[in-house]
Parts: sequence; C-alpha cells; structure tokens
Amino acid sequence: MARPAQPLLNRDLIRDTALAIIDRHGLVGLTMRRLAEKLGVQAASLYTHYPTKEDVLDAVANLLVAQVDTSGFEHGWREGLRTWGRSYLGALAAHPNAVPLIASGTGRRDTFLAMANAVHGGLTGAGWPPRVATTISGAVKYLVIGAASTPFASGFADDVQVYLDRYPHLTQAHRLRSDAERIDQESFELGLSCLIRGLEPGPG
Amino acid sequence: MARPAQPLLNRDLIRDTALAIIDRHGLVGLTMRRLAEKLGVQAASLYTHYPTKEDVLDAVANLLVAQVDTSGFEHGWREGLRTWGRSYLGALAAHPNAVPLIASGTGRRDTFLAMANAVHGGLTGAGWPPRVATTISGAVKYLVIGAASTPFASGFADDVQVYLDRYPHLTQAHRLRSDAERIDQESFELGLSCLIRGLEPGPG
DNA sequence: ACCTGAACACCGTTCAAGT
DNA sequence: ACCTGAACACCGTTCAAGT
Repeated sequence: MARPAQPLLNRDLIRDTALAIIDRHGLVGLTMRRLAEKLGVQAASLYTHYPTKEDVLDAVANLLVAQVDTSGFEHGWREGLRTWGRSYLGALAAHPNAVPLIASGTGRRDTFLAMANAVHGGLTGAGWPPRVATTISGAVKYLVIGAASTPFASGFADDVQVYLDRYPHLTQAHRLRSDAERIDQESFELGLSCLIRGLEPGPG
Repeated sequence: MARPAQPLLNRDLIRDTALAIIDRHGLVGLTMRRLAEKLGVQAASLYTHYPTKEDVLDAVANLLVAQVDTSGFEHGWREGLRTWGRSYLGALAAHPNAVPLIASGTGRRDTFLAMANAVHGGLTGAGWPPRVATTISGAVKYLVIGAASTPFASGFADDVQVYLDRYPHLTQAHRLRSDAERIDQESFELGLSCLIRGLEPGPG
C-alpha cells in the first residue's frame, strides 16, 4: 500500500495500544513487532511516529502521570499531599505492569516536571520553605513509588507451604493473598498519615 | 577445550561478575554474551550453572539483600526499624543500577523472606500485633524502595535551562545537582522519623 | 509524509559434540 | 560434569523503495 490515503497510525493510538499490551502481557511482552501487529501494520512503520521504543515508553509514562490530581493544595497542604499521594498511587496501581517505567524514570518527562512543579508550588504557597517543600514531596513520592513497586500481593503468593516452616514469623500475617490488598493500602496510609502528623503544626 | 581439568566457572563468580557489569553498564548492559566474554568463556557455558538469565539476576538481588542488617531489633523496635531501613537503603544505593531488580522483585527469593521474617519477628517480639507489624514494615519498605528507585539526583540533571521558565516553582530547589544527594537523604529520614514518632508510645 | 520488505547486528536459549 | 560451536527464534532499528 505504501502511503495510505488516510494515515493508519498516530502517536496517541500507538501509545494507548502499547499500554494495553503492557497491561495484558507485561513490560517484557511489549515488542515493537507485537505492537505493530496489533495495529495491523509493519514494525518499521512505528518509527515514522516515534524515533525509538524508549520514546513510546516515555509517552506511556506521561499518560499515567498526567492523570495525577494536584488540585488538593487549594484546600491546604495537608489535603494537597493526601490527594496527590492517593491519586498518584491510584494511577500507578491501575497499571501495575507499567510501574517500573515510572519508578526508574529519569524525571526528564514533561508531565513529571509539571506534577513536581504543582506540588512544590502548593507546598511553598502554604508557607513551607522551598528546601523543606522538596524534602516533604520527596518523602511522599517515596511512599507512592514504593507502594506501587512492591505491592505486598506480589510476593508470598503461590508456594506458601514451601517456606512456612523456614520463616516462622511470616506464617501469621502472610498466609492469605486476600489480605494483601488491605495490607498495601494500610501501609501506605500509615506512612502518609504519620508524615502529615509529623509535620504539624505546619510551616512557621 | 571441552571440559577443563579445573572448572572455569562457578555460581558465585558468575553472579559477582554480573553485578560488576550492571554497575558499570546498567541493567540493559548485562547480556549473557557480555557476561561470558568477561569470564573468558562462551555464552552457552553459563547455562551449566544457571538455568536462565533470570536466575542470575535473582542471585544478584539476593546478594544485595543479604547485606541488610536486621540486628537492631535487639535494641528495641525503634532502633530496629532505623537500622533496617538505613542499611537496606544503603545496600541498594551502593548499586543504583540494580535497584529495579529489588523494586519489582517477586519477594519469592530466599534472602527477601529471611529479611521479612527477621523484621516481622523483631516487631512482634517488641509487642506489636502481627497485623500491625506487617503494616509497619510495609511502610518502611516503601520508603526504602521509593528512595532507592527514584533518587532525586536522577532527574532534573542536565538540561536545566530547558524547563527553568516553564516550571517556575522548581527553579529554587532543583537547580543544583550537588543538593540532590542531601535531599534524598533528608526525605528518607523525614519519612522514617515521622513514622517512628507516629507509632509512639509503642504497642499496647 | 507514511508504510513496506528486507536486511543488519544483536538477543536468550538449546543441543549435539567433545573431554 | 563442564565447555564449545552452531543453530533457532526472536529482538530494535535502518533504509531504499513505493505512493
């Protein structure tokens, strides 16, 4: 066909399809050939729209981070941190296979900077000195990235019996996979609430 | 040569060499062929000692986690959490390129379970109910993984001028790379100290 | 500008063959 | 048991060629 009358591809379509493949088959399951196949096209065609696979992955990472809500700072730094942290974790937890893209991200991507800028502005606007604002936002980010990266559910899953006798302390709490999601939630909320409480009474 | 009188390889040598390559060339820079080359051997030879590349990476992950110090719980849960968190982060920060191995680890690896078991035992031994102990150790783990995964230094590095005008709030705090290490340190310590303080007065 | 087909230099892994 | 050499099925990416 060579050049079609109507373009078959565009950047958003490629990015969204890439995310769908990552969700279904994992990060390793995403190859340029498979991505092209799903789009009914040859792998080489993708390079008309993205210079490298890395750029496709950057686009996916930006898509996820763009959904993060930083509007909570309008209601104060406590609500701002809570809203930001929860929506950030929510955006990542919705696509667990894509989390490594964000976790080891360089921070050079547009939406990352926009998010960092909004958070930093929210904290300094509430009166926190810039240096402290950076430290605070770092701590929340660590909780989010940590919670999204190693959800409790990912370990201790299948062959529980194997280590039940070797690691006696783990038997109680780690047995049920059904508890994992609640544990993840509780650990993150514990960290977040302790951090906010530890920052009282606020700046100044 | 076929079978040499003295074996050329063993599992520890392969694992240590793999880590050295990861340190120098990154996780993507580690290939079975390059690993073999550095060992003066053919790639196929590696499969006598490790069934897959994945198993080599597991061995590297276990090597790092094995260095984590959980002995602090002998001096109470506060000191235990501090020692554990700091040595865990220290072990990962010494090999930043290997962090994704631990961050997205399945938790199925021996040393991971041993570490989790020690921490859980330390917390329950101090009087924390098993369920709460799991939540607490999760929060500390999130801080460690988050801090190791996205050190502040990794972002905002080179082309600062590009976004200085677009993200005004970031100009103050993000300009200097020399500040990055201190920021990383402070954010982690802030999260850790807030958590421990938030858990006062302790169990019961 | 946009897509194809074929090629390039790589991968992880397998396996018969040698000692 | 331990290593080799060659092969297999894959990669990401390039590029001349077509419309």
